[in-house]
Amino acid sequence: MPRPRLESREKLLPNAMMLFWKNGYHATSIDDLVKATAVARGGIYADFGGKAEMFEACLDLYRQEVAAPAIAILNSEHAGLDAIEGYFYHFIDMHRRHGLPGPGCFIANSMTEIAPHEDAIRTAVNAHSKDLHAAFLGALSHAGSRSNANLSQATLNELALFLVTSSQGLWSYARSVTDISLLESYVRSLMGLLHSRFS
Amino acid sequence: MPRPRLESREKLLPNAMMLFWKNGYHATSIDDLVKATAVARGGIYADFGGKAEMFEACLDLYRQEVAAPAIAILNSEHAGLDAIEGYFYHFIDMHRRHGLPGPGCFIANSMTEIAPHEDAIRTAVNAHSKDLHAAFLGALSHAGSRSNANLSQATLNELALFLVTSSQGLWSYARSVTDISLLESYVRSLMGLLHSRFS
DNA sequence: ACTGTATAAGAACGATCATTCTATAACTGA
DNA sequence: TCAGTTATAGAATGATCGTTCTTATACAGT
Repeated sequence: MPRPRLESREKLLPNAMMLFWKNGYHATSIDDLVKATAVARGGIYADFGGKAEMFEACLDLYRQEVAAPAIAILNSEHAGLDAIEGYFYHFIDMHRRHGLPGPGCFIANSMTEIAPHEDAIRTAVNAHSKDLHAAFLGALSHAGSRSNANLSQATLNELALFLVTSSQGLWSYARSVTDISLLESYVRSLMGLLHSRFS
Repeated sequence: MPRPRLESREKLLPNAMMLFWKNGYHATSIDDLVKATAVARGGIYADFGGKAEMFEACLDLYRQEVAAPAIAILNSEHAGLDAIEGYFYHFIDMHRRHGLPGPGCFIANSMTEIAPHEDAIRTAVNAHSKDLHAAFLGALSHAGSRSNANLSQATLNELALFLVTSSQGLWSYARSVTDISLLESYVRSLMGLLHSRFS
């Protein structure tokens, strides 16, 4: 009946993000969020307006707290093919800690569940794809300028787009398999293909 | 009040499959299914037992009617890299007819929405991945035996696994973008990488 | 110490969910 | 022609959904 008055409000978004990430939008109820966050029902509506707006806020938080640090690996000064490999292992290591089937990528999950039906989510998802594309393109350009392959800017651009698309499959896959070596195999093959293309 | 008594029961599964495919499991209600199929509420429970079982039946139908014909492209007698390209364009052409954002692949959608939480769905999804892997491996093996690259069986096997994983990303992507050329670009890049690896 | 604000707990609401049941009528086989 | 079967339309049910509202209380500012 009273109120413990701890700083639970601060944990609202991170905890809600985890639930939406693992279970998706429709399978996560307000009750689930209340139980997991120790925040009152009303607080959710006072702070966000509703479930849909809260989901958007969680997606934004994911982009800032989870996706951005990973993309930063690709944006580091002398990033090349090694940085691309590092980007993938960054996520795979997360799934090694979590166990499989894992949560995958919140953005990739939203891409299939919500993006076709909600403009705001599709916009956020596509904005992330654009960021990721630019980061891949930077790393590929560095790798290209160091190689003898003489790949055109158009080819590098398409390769970056390919990496954006292809990597979504890895995160989908992480939600259905139980063997982490299947994820590692993906990266080995991808790097083999890239090295073959850049030499 | 009466009963038109047409052969609507036959269209139950195909129509239900379309709804689950486009909107996913949780966003499709029994009411939606009843309206779209002109089948009585009770009929669904008499024939399948419930929503979850019906979803499984729809997924099986998709594997038979949609996935299997596509995989057959890869399993044709002299399938090589061209057949792999044909497999991808088979799905892309479907999205060209449908328009974007499109439905993607029912199996890929289920992989992210349901597979982590339902064993039966995860089993079906993984069985499809196994079929697809075998088909890719066959086509890659044919291509390998015709090339000078001398790729090992282990490398071909890993490449096939890569194609299975990577292709899931294309179907996710088809649900969030509005420009079909982004999907075509993926295939161009992938084929460029494969040709570079096999020469 | 008092007042006002913010937030907790949780009851209440109408809508919708999956599921079951009932009553009616079209078909089947005799 | 007349059961018996089968599938219909749709009401009914209880659970759960997202959302709102009420009440009590912990805190900040004075």
